[in-house]
Amino acid sequence: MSTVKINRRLLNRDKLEAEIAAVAVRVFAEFGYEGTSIATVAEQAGLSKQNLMYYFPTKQVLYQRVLDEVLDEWLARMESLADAAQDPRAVLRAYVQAKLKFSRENPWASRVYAMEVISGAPLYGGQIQSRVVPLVRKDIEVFEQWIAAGRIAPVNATHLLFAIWAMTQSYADFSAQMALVLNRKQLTKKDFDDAEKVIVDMVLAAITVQPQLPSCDVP
Amino acid sequence: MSTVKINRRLLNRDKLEAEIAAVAVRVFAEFGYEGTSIATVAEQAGLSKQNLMYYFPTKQVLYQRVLDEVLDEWLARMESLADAAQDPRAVLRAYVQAKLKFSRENPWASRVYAMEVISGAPLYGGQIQSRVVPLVRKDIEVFEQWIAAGRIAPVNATHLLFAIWAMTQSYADFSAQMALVLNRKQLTKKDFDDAEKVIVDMVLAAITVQPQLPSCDVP
DNA sequence: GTCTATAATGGGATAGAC
DNA sequence: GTCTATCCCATTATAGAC
Repeated sequence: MSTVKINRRLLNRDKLEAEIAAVAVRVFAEFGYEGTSIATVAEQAGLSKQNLMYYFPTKQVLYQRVLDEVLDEWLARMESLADAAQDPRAVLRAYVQAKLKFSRENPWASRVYAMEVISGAPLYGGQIQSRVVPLVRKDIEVFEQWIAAGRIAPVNATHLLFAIWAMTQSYADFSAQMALVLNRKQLTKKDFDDAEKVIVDMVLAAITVQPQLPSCDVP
Repeated sequence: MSTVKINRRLLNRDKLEAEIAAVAVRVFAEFGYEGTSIATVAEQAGLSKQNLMYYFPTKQVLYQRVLDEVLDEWLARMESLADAAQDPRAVLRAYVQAKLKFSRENPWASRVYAMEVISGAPLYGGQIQSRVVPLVRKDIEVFEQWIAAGRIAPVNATHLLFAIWAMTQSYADFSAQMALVLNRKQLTKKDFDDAEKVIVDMVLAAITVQPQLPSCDVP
């Protein structure tokens, strides 16, 4: 019974920590690491500052936890490109869709990660090195296998991947500017659908074997 | 002679302010607005904190000045798309090149601007609304004139522009992550050339009239 | 685990001499 | 315009009662 009690407490603690982290990711995204005060996070989460610090002893610990969860969720969705056996066009379409979905559903996660990278990844470079880079390299290898097999055009796989990331992630990171251009308060589902079409078309055109004007003019 | 003195002083003052701003843009890019202390900027610029505050009475004034200069320089390079009369392909190639050049030469400017937008542009939304959005709208109109004239394929002009921005700007903003993937300390000129090729190919493919496999197989 | 109180630091900003 | 000195506040973090 004491074990039950302990388990319950642990469960509650995990749940509470997850809730705090879920609040914190929004605050970090809006104000940056230094601009975020733990008092603000605590208030938004409905507890006292000192109570929050019982769960997360320092601000850095909270921030690292937030980044860890961001990366976990991001990596969970990015496994789709792992299989070289599938149809390249279908895989890439799904990949773009998954990344856009992530931008739409987790804009704060994307923004916190973006700010960390823009700052030079001072606190998270190690994790990027050990968790992100290997996955990227694997994706690049898949591209290169496709190229070697003549299934897609010989593009620069690394930069194509960079391009896909940039295009999809920008719908989370730069949505404030996009909304101003589109004259809305925030982006709509239709905006994401429009984006998907443009991005998928560009990516598929990039891997299509004859991208240059073919000499079709048979006399 | 007193006028000469005054003019000299004004010149020196302008020059000194510009130097301070040039230092500040790097610090803001690295640490964000809140993470930047004016003492750090002053130290890097080689003067005392109090002396810096003689030229920039508050931190916000310094930040706004930095953003103003960033935007000035950015807008100065983005006029290239303004002329609908020119060849679309040449214009877009030049546009991508100009944006990549900016990312390579002014990475800190790009990063400061990016962080401001990611945070929701709390301090600069007004300027973006009044200075950036009109220019963007004009560029989109140029696209749409081209489409109406049948000179390029009927793409979604707004999202194509978003895509170009995202792809080119990411080489400044996310260079830390890219460098990790590419296993270098920092991006090289060749990396930017490779990027240019991939991006230009994608953009040109997107505006090419028959992006889908043409039925060339004349029997 | 949650509370009150408080230490300790850092940093923005001001005053005034020179 | 530049310097020394200082104020003031926000914020992180800790100590200890309950």
